[in-house]
Amino acid sequence: MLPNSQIKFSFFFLADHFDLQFFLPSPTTGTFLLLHLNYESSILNTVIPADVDKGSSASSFRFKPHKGPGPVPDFTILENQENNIDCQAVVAVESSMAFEFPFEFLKDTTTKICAGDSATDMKVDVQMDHADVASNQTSLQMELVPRENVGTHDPQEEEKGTFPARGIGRNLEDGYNWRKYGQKQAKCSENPRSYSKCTHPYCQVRKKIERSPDDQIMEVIYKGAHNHPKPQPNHHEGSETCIKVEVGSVLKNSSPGPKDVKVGSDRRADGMERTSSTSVAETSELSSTLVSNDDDDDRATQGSISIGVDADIEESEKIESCLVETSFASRTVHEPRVVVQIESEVDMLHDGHRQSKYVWSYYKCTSAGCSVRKHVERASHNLKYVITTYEGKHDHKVPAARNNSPALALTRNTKPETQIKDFAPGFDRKTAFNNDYLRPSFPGNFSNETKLGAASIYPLKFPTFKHTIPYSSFEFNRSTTHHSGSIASLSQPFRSRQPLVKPKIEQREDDVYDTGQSRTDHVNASQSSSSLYQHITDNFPS
DNA sequence: GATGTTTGACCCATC
DNA sequence: AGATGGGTCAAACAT
Ligand SMILES: [Zn+2]
Repeated sequence: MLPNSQIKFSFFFLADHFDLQFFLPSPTTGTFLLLHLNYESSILNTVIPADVDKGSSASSFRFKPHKGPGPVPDFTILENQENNIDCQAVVAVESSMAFEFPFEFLKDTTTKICAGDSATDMKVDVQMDHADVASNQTSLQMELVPRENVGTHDPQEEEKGTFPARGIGRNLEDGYNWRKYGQKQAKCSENPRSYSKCTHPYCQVRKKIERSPDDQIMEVIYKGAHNHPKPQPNHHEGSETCIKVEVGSVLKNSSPGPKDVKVGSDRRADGMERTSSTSVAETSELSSTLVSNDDDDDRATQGSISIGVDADIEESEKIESCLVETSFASRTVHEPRVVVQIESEVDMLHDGHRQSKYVWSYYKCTSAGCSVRKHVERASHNLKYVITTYEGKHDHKVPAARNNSPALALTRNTKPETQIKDFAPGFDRKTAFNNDYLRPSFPGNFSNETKLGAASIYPLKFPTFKHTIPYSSFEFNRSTTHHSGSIASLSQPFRSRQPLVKPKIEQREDDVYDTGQSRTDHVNASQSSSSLYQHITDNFPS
């Protein structure tokens, strides 16, 4: 990433029952940002491949308040004072957020952030520990601690809604104003697509919404980037009531039925309606891609949301993470499937050579009895894309450590083992680390071992790449030959099916054939896809 | 009148 | 070259 380049993204959280996890890249080895949010059983993950790897001096992390009346705090992470990864944290709460920004990311810094003045009454604790800049090891710990009266959440209210058994929801608010300019009945899908433009003058952003016949939003695709801030609400309810959502959606539907939990920019007085929304960050160059997965009888459609990088970035340095959301209303399926498409050119650029793109990998959730599988492969239609396909829905909950933690602390330090032990006693990280991913047959710099703990609720084990980063609790010493660690606290063990040292899961013939595809792509795809998978599968009927 | 939606026509890329 | 499908335009319509 070039100096002054930016990655902007946003996330939200609700006023109660959430935890937030925020992963920052190592100043020198970090290439990813990870945001993880958990609203009860809903998960929002946002993973940004930042590729901020410039390997040099200490970095600083700056949080800054959002301009304008809207409760939209955002924070900026400065890398070497130049590479500016602007993370816009959008808060989906019914009250203002007063983040005490900015602050410097300093060694052993502990910063507390208090959010909410009334309605939400929520306290946000942010602890940041910069263990050792010199050794490229950083730790950021953010805790969002709900205050006593956990807020405005009313279960009954939630019941009132029309929660979609499938799909994203009926409302899609992202804070921008849109004008519909067309509608089409796509051939490959039963669902009509509507086309909308941003109504802001000179803004070329468009979005395509695919809805099911029963009006459920099945897919949203954004194209372009807004060249303006979000319009301010015309009215204010209470203290700066505003909800905004960007990049990702959270869906909650632990019990399928007529409920509608939405996340987004609904500003109803009752403050209980949540709209699900996805939108691109405010970067100058974003694109979204629609890919089709209509192989055979599968009618799954895929949309994608790009998390782009600022235009300042050289073309060759651009990273696009295309998240593909798929709903399954029209799919005659046995298993739900989530397809995530990632486009990343970075690895190709940094490696000096292109990796084979005709390989794939299979993974399987290691939870006993869980049949969820994951498949990573290059998109046949465009080798730039890596498509991760999840099949099935986890029949188990997220790790107990995660659920039991009201304010899950996120750490990235030099003691991954300790954390693993603390948060996920059952996770055999050692096994994971010593698996075949590290086998020398990998053509690239596959000395890393990354588990998707951070990004995925159901983390998978991944081979990593030199330029992809350990983005969770890892060893971050870039000079070492490998990085290891995991965010076991977030994870359920998810391992490659084949290379297990101690396979406890019966293996199939179609297991794992990782023959050396870009590690970066794998990781990227896995991180983003995992989160999206979680979003979507949360909505699946049990 | 302003703004947004609907809907058939049109353009263009792909096969 | 023609068929097909996705995306967009723009007139008509609605609010
Ligand atoms: Zn716009």
